[in-house]
Amino acid sequence: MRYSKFFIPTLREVPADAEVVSHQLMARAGMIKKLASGIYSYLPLGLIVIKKVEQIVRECMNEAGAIELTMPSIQPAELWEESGRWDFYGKELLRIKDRHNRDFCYGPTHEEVITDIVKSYITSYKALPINLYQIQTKFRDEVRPRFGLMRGREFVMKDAYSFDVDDAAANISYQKMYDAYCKVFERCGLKYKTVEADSGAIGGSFSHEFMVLADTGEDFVISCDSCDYSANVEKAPLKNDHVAFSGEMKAIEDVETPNAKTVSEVAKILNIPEGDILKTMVLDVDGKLVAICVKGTHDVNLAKVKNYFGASVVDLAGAGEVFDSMGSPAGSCGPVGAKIPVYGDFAITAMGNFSVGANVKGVHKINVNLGRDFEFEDMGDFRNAEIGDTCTACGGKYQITKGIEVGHIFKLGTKYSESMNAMFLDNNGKRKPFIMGCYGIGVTRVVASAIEQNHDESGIIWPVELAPFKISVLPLAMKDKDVVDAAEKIYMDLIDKGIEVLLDDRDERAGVKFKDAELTGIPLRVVIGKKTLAEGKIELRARTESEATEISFDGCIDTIVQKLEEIASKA
RNA sequence: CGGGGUGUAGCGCAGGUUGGUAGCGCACCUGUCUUGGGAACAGGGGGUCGAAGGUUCAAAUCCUUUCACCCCGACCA
Repeated sequence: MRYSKFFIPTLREVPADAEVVSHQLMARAGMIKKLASGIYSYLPLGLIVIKKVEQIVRECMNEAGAIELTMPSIQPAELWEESGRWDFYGKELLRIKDRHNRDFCYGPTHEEVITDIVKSYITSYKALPINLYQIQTKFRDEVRPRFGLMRGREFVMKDAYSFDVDDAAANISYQKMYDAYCKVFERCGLKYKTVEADSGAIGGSFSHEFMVLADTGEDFVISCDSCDYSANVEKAPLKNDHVAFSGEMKAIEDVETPNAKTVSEVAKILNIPEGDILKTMVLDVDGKLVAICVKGTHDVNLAKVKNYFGASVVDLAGAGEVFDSMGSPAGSCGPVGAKIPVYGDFAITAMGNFSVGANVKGVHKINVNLGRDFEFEDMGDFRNAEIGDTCTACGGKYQITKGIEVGHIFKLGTKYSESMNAMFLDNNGKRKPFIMGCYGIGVTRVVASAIEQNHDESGIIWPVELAPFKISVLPLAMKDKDVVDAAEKIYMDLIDKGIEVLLDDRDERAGVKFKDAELTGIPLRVVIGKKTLAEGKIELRARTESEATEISFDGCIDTIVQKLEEIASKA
């Protein structure tokens, strides 16, 4: 490609609304332009990179036996009503009406559509297993879109869906996707981790997330310092290894805590550590109110609560419900004398003479003790794991790192096939629901996270597989015929070799060409200058290197190609 | 949805309190000169000051309404 015939509108300054590096650099490198909050145009350079990722994904999917198709982005409400998600999915689902006032939505995911397709055509076990996928634009009306392509509302996603005859077969399909995903992210040159995850709103029995490790990530990844266990913080289990409190129990007392609403406020008023306070949360578990207690410094994990009760929806109770059930506002709730079932986190076992809300506004009880003053209905693992917690697998210590979720695979089971009546006949002629799995990769998010992981002060440093161009050829004197001729020759020769090259044929000063080549992150730079060329030499410099090496112009193509291979193999 | 902030040239910003002909840097156009790290000089083009309404002789500036965008939080009691 000739720069002068292409469109790469680079920006010298950082756009005011770009917060994270990937967003800033994509905007500055002329890859994307924002149209509305969370909605971006993909400019030519950005599109090339997106297509690179798509192609890698496509190759890995096909290799794993998945078959590509494309489903509509607009979906009728009826399908979503059938699966029960029209009411359940919430505001993230962008709902629209057509001219006949019929309800539609812009698809945030395609379980319904694919299930509808498969149930229409596949009626026999003989046609299974099958795995269908698409690469397509999705829309999720995020509460707070941010960070450019990292959390956009419109984004490109690869979604695959597998259908199997039974559980064992479904596990094989799942494993194939797991392996394929590893290949995808390795080829993209990303440092990533797979973690056990909670299946969340999509549902299903188990799932894994693929996390790109980066400080700007919005997810917390728990990993063990001595074994290879890792999980999303929502999932990571905790041991009940607490030694019961055995100190002297002091006399229980009521104390005034006016206006205190949070643990830290109570701690300040009572002049005690937050760890000596019991936090009581009133939750709505499938319509029933339940109180969950955790140590003041811990956080309740709703996913764990949900799993403990086998519930489908767990939410915080509203202020009114809290008052009606506990007799006080949320900030003064406690387990002593509570009229709803109270459950406690394991870690409370070790606490003694702690403080709890008195279920009277502005009053707390101090020197409360489990067993003497109240009992839990049951105790369990109800909190988020924290740094230093004990790994249940090996006894090592948990650590926390931040990650960007770029892939998520779910074993769905029969959630959709049952609700949508998607059945096949097995080898005994019996009707059975398909065992499903679904598998997503955020293509545009992969691009953003690749930049988060690979950049410096000057700009992007593309992993070779994702680079929009592998080599930039910079003739530094466009009015010098020798320089231009030499550059042209190198350019044409590299194209003949099938290499993606960008020839910067603009009549710009050297500095401008250098800056743009660095900003756009092209892995290898070939510089043709007047003086060096007069000595029969040109310069070569990898994007990751700080020094250029001079090579002889004669026979330079082989040297350049060799250098490129060297860079590619290092990744 | 709650709190905070910002909308002025393609981009980054000043001006606003004290109403009086809309400015700076970058980018863009013309010319000279330059050519290995975002050159210099000279000249030039480009704005319904987010939108609507109001106050006033006069509004980017004051008042009201509204829209958009950004940040923090959005369930942790």
